[in-house]
Amino acid sequence: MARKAGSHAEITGPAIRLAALRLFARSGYAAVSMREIASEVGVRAGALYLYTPDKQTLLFQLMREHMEDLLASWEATRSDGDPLERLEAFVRFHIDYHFDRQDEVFVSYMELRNLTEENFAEIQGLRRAYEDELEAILAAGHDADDFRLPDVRVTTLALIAMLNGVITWYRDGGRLTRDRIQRIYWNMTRRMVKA
Amino acid sequence: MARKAGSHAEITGPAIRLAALRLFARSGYAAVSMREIASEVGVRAGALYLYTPDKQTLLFQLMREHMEDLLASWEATRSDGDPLERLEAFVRFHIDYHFDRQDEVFVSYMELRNLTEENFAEIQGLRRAYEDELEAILAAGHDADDFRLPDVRVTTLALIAMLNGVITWYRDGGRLTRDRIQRIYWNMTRRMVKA
DNA sequence: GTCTATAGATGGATAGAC
DNA sequence: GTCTATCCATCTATAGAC
Repeated sequence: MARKAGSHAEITGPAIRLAALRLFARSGYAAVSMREIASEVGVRAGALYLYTPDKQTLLFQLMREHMEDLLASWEATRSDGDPLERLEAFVRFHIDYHFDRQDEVFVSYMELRNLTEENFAEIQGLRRAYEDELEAILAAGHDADDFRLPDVRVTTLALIAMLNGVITWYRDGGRLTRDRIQRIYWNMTRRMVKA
Repeated sequence: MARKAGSHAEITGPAIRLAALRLFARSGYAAVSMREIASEVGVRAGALYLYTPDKQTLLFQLMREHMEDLLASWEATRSDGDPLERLEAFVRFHIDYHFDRQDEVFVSYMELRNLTEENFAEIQGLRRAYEDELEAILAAGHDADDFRLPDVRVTTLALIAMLNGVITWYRDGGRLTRDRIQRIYWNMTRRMVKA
């Protein structure tokens, strides 16, 4: 991995973010050293500080980019329709997106407690905004009597938790295809909410 | 918190485990130092090593005791009956137990990656045994046509994830009583599985 | 843009006094 | 059983050479 001295800003920056993401996902933020990240990239630890002011900011920016991407992707995907259709779109989107960003999702959930108070507040706000997208769908279906929900907020949190669980066991090339998994989760979700 | 020198084995041992549990739950295993744990207990770091050979073993024993307690408690609770009754008992037990052991549950889930390979295998085995209890209920209901499940294994994992989610938001004295939360989750579970 | 070198802090764990 | 003292490894971050 060693690299000769010289200018590589265009590749080193992204390489650092990718290496940090993978290592944080595997071992956890607190257990990963700047030296480890640098070694994975093929530079020395000091060089990392050309791209991030400190380790905390590196973590925070990874999490913020993930949450902003997630929100923007959903906003580009969602469409009008009846609540059941909108809910199906959300379930399929959520699973699909999470399959492709397992490290991002894992880090953004597990490392919340390693953020400074200020950074935590910002990430939590983005997380809440995403939950609110699901909650709005459930509330619309509840009001229209398409859904029968014991409690809209609790159902929101229960669904998010259930869907997030996929990434703890899904592996490419496993017993079930992605499409099959999406169908299974949509089946369970529909039965859970339908009037 | 300072304490005079002398014999306090009966209280220091449990105090160390409690302090470690709380600190690991709040900040994560890797981010907590032995000095912090000792300070919380009111002793110096060196004294901890009278009670644990090292930090890793301290974590491992906390997790193993939790998983063994969880399994033993469920085995003492479960009873015969039709699958729907057994499933309701499981859902209520799981939520109740997790309300009372939030730190234990949190640590046992979040710190898996900080276990040595050998310790991880043991904890994972206990975790799997607990999941199998739920899976057996679902399989029985599926075979008896009481339940209609798209996939027994996936439903098991989805239910566990959904139920575990409770501890990420539940706080004593919040909007909902424990009993109300149990009813809500049982309502969602029943609708999700019933034929 | 990256390196070498290092400051300065903190970590896990042990030795020996009391 | 606990403390003081300490070893030695490792950490984040910076300074200055190339």
